[in-house]
Amino acid sequence: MTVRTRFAPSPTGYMHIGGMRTALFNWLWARHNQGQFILRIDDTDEQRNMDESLGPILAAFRWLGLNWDEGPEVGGPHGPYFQSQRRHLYVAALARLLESGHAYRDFELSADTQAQREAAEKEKRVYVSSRASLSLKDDEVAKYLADGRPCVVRLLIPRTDKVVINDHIRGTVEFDCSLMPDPVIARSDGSPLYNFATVVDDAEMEITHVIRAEEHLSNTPIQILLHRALDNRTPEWAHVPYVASPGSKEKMSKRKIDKYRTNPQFQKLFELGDQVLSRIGIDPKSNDLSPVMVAYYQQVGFLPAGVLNALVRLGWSLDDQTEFLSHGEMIRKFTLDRVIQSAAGLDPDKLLNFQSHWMSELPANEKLNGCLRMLKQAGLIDDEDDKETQAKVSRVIELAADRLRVFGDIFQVDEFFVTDEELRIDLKNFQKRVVQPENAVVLLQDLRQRLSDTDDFTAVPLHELLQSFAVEKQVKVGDIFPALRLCVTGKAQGADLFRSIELLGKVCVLHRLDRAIGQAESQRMP
RNA sequence: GGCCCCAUCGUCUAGCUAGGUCUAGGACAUCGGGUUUUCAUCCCGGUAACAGGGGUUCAAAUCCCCUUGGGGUCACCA
Repeated sequence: MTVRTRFAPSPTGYMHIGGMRTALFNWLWARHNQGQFILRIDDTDEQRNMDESLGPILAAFRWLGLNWDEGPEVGGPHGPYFQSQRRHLYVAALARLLESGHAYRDFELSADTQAQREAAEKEKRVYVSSRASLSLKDDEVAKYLADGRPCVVRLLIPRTDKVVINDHIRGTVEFDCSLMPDPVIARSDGSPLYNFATVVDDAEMEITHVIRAEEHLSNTPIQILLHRALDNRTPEWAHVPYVASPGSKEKMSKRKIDKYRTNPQFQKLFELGDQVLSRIGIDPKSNDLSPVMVAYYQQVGFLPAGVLNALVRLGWSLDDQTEFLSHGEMIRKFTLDRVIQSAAGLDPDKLLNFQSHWMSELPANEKLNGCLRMLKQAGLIDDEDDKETQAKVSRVIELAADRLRVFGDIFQVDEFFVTDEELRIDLKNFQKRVVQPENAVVLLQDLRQRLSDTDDFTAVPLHELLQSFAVEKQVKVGDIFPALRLCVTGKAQGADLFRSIELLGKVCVLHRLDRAIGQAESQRMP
């Protein structure tokens, strides 16, 4: 039997990073077994704007390269793939359940049900349904129905049973039916509830493995009972732990972003994100985009390979040493029995480390494209198709080397893209290395002249020139190099100084030196 | 509160199914040293964990029980 897995998101307008990992496990299991991965949209409560709410979810799947064999936009033999359009299936299944006596119409007022529940709680007893409606005679039911009395449909729980779940990840888990109230499976308007619709769809779509977050574990006995009542072949189960926020065991949540901002383990990620997002015109404090969402990583310029690698290693491992896995390796090696049982916190440090690795593996042209897009968004280049621009960006990327972990890191070397006037100087270090030292300005003036006289403005000769200049002036290179760097790049540290100077070009370097010297002089004035 | 799940370095994890080879391995982070004009990279090295208590056993991180702690879930939400 071919393996069929599914991911059934509710269209909420964003893709949760934890949900993405659950989806990844589903996808991986299907691909590993040459099976199918299905996307089904759980929109049982009516949706406002489907494009807006579903778009980001599909975009996240596309970005990470998780293709679906059946679902929205691609269709398939078990469509439609929107639960809101599958009403007829639920209606039919509901009729069967009513017919077979596995479910019953409950006319009890919800206020009464509620009161019983509260009373039970007060007396510390387990609440189970009163089942008062079960003693109604057929003609009474018919009359109530004719009168239009509202009722819900409940599944009749076999109270003497136990449900045993054989979970791929949890092992054997038992639930005692005598403790379970009869769950509502259809509202008074006839619409299905989650547990019911899911069961009908999983069966109709021939899902073989239900791989989902562990918070659904307590729904599972109800779903198993429903499958039995419907005479379905019950799928296999695998409840994966949820993704916790860094350094905690709490489920990561969109509503807790402000709390995460103060979390030291999250710090580095937020710093990187804030810096990049503000650069491309997104307000990082608005929380419309946050590390809880997949889109955040895309915007900041993370690589799909890095995000995927981080997600797959969260709660799953191949052995005692494999860390890096490509798409293909993941598919080949992934198995459910190696998924861990406990919740795992997302580790921003490790995520960044995976980024570095996959960025270093990335072909030059893809690096270029990623950076071009970033620079374009920030307005630092005009035309990303321009050959000259591309050549320049390529050289900057080469120069930045492994400093580039995500595409957004290209802004760390913005000195190559801003105008001389826009160049922002690290004032604290400028004070320390240029303004305060007695002879710095004089030296720089002298150096400026030498540079001006040089025709060969390439790295090696420039290095030699600077070296001999230091010897001649009897100063340490440690005094002159940083000062020069500050003047022409605005930064205290960065890529190779001489190659940077070469790339900036003579005109720019001289101009920036002039400006900096002037600035230093004016600051030295008493 | 009921039910259910979980528990190894700061973090992600290996080891647990079939107890000994575990003075508990790897990775990230961190600290120290080396390379480098700076930063980053790279190389070398260090610190660092079986939640606690009882059993079972010649032997327990591994099996059993209890405690503690953490988490999930208890809707006419998904």
